[in-house]
Amino acid sequence: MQTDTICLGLLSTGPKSGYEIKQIFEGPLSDIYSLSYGTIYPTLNKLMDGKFVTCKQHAQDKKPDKKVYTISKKGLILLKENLIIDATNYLRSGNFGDQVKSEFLLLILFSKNLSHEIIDTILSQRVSFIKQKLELIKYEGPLTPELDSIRNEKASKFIRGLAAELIEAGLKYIEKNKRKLGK
Amino acid sequence: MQTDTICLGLLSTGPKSGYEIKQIFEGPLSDIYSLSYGTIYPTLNKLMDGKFVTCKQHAQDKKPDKKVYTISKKGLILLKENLIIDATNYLRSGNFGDQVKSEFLLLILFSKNLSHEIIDTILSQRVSFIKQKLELIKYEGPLTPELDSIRNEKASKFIRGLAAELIEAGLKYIEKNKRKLGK
DNA sequence: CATATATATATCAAAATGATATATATACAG
DNA sequence: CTGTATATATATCATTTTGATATATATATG
Repeated sequence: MQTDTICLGLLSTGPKSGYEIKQIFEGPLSDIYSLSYGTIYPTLNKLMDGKFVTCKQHAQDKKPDKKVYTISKKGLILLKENLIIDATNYLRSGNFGDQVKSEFLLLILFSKNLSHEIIDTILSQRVSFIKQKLELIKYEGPLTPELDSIRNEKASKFIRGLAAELIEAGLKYIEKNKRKLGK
Repeated sequence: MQTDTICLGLLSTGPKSGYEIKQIFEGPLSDIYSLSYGTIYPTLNKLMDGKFVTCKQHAQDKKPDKKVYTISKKGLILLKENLIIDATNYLRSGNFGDQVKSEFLLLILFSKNLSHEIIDTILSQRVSFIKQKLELIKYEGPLTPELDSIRNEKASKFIRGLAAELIEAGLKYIEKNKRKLGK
């Protein structure tokens, strides 16, 4: 999916700054996608050039202006067009595999070349990290308005529920099978 | 983790060609990592320059020579050094999150902008894709020797088991909750 | 007999990352 | 009270990676 479409998709749930978009990828979306500043800012500028978004600069005393982007009518049309194209290609491709890059699993895969102490440490830190992550996902308390607009979407709830199930399944598996990795 | 380390790690389970390394990312490792030809071939050449691998060219009548790379003693030393550095950085970073890019979940996230027919198709195709994937993972029959050397590693079995659990959990969740995505 | 897929390496424009720069406010430990 | 770390906020850019394409042939399939 093009970066344009992704940014428009996120803006379709409410106006956001580039920084806030990045925050969404670090927070609620961290399990399913990510984009770096180097991609987000140029994309927002490109969307401005094409008038797919409008921008309000909020002057902030002695801090850089906060540029809040709002999706335009033209942008909403482009978003829907792009999503239909993407969905059609996706369905045609027959490839529903996600692109995953797991540093953790690579280290485990090559663990023959690592000491048992290091492997044990990696596994136990992984377990505590996952537990933290689960708590974060299940957190229902107050958030910033921008993050909240994403969190309360029906689709967003579906995805968060899925992520929680997957993380829980992974946790159980590691706790049950970690002994198998030792000598 | 550097591409060098990943290629060396894979070669540490037995000699392989660039094409075979790619096959591993398309097959047994498709759930946890991927590298493109544009990365694999230059990396193997770089490893050759540094004498971290040796190469035997198998002349094949009217096909391009098959270049089979074998990890050298120097390469094995580098691999272990790099893995310890990676593991240490990984443990220090405290970030055990995997980098995931899911076209499927993005489409679901933005599904408000798609028709119910398309969403239904995406969901049902996803389910059949996942079922296929599960069968493939659980397949224990004969393979090419190169893929087999990866499959029979203790760590590899651990990872395959984990992948199977995750895929199964995802399948159950979608089948149970797909109605929630409708209007 | 045409077409698609598999084997096999290589290259490259376009895209993305990861790091760094800039500037300031706030919190927190020593 | 002062240094250090973290958070807010945008921007840029060298390096890396992708995804596509080129090349060449064998085999399977309709």
